[in-house]
Amino acid sequence: MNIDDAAARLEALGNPTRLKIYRTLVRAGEEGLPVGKLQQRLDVAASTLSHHIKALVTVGLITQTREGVTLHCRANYPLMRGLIDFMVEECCAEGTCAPGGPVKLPREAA
Amino acid sequence: MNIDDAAARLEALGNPTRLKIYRTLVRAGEEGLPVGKLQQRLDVAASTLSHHIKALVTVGLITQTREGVTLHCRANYPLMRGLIDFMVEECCAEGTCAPGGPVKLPREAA
DNA sequence: TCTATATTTCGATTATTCTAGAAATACCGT
DNA sequence: ACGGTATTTCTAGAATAATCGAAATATAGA
Repeated sequence: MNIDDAAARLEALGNPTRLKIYRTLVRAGEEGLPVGKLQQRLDVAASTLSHHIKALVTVGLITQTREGVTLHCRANYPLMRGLIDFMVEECCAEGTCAPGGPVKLPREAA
Repeated sequence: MNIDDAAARLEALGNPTRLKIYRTLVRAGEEGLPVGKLQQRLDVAASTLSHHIKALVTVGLITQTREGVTLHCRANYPLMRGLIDFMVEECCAEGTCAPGGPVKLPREAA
């Protein structure tokens, strides 16, 4: 993943509503959720939701498949993994930030 | 880390210039870089750079310490680690996205 | 105190993003 | 073809963000 793609994906996740959409889909598991269910859970106008979903689809973080009259949305785990790999490899000191890894603090904590 | 803090930090990293600033600081290692060096490397107006650095400092991703006339900037690794942990824990399926972990693709890759 | 260097703040401009109502489209069942 | 549900596109307003030059501030040294 190049730095501009990474930035675009981070930006997509960097909006509270979109991050909640993504997290809700992850929690829904493998089969995902239709747009309508997302709307119920997140309490946002349909047009606004559609707008944010489109942003996530555009950068590849979620995928959609039409199933009859509903549109199922699913988190794209491999892409998220690629993004996390980018952050670990490009934005961390030698293994210092890898989750589950050692917690050698280079400086004081946040 | 709560979801709004995570979103704010992802948004901060979701701008190409800011992501480059952060990555440049990571690559500079433990001692970081003064603002002026960052400006040389990133080729951006001083006022624009200052603006972006401030955004990163505000969300805690970088720290600054004045050393005489220069201002040293350093990546805050523990905070980045916290952000990555958030993404793995809240935005990934059961261990599927942990870097270095197994690559069980839940669906087709990106 | 004066000068030089480093960096930020101010101010203004332009561009982008967020929001949501209304209208349009897509699909299915009858 | 019609009617109903699901979702998107259109449109527009308000809010936020990005950019950068000019002026201001901070620090050190002579």
